[in-house]
Amino acid sequence: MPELPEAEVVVSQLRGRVLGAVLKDSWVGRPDIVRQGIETLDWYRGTSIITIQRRGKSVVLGFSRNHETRYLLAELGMTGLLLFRSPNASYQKHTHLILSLEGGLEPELRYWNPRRFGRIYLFDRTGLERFCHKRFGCDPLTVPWEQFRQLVKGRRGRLKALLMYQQVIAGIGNIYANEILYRTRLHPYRTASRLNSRTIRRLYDVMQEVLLDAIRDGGSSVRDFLAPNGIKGHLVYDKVGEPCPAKCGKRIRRLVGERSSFFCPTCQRRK
DNA sequence: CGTTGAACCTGTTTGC
DNA sequence: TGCAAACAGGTTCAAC
Repeated sequence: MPELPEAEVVVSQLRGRVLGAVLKDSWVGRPDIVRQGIETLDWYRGTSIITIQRRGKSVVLGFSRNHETRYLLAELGMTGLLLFRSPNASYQKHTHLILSLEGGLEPELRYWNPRRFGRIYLFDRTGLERFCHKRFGCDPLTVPWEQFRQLVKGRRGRLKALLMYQQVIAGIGNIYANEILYRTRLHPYRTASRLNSRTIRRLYDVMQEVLLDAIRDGGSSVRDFLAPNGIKGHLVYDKVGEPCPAKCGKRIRRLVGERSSFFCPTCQRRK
């Protein structure tokens, strides 16, 4: 369920429930999921959680002891979840890491990921920064307009591929890329560098609006999501054959090739 | 170097 | 109903 808005919702819930908690114990189910590079989880025992942040689609917890901080980065992949559980809750298949906590509002945090796309990484500060620098480009919510404009201008590939290219723009996945392009009325296969500045501006504004709306809704990139107000989370994703929400008369189509692209053939022209 | 598609896994949905 | 194929929110690596 994880793109930027979902990761943001995870982070805000973790902040409210376990920020400041002390790590009492940890359990690793799959060493191939929890990458213990230079760091090992042993060090983390007895430390307290002092920072909780999002990087791209990943969630990063900072653990500290005696002014030294180390980090745990959780990639959620396609199916990864961080879940609060009570210590006597039964073991659920595909649980790869359990953190026992004390002093927060939740006694246990579990990493559950059936499809196992996604890892847990342990880093010191420089390790974290090096990793993030290599993997994550700008954040779509905070990138300055001028930087975004230049970055789009400089890419000759497909617009949708650019939106999902984490090393350039970190946080947007297939669902939100589709929504952003639909709301901007741009075909997924338009060439990024050929957009004019006015169009890029529209893309920039819509991108932030779509992501912020989704965060406000508590994350919507799940199938059959329905916001409390009864409005569907997505306009086009997974809506093949349904009429275009703009009532242009055409039906939503799907392009297969990279990932599934859902779009309206009249509202989003390829040119 | 930039871009594209297949591979990685398991669970669920779709179609015969 | 039963079974197999198709498909799924992401990232990485090889091939062009």
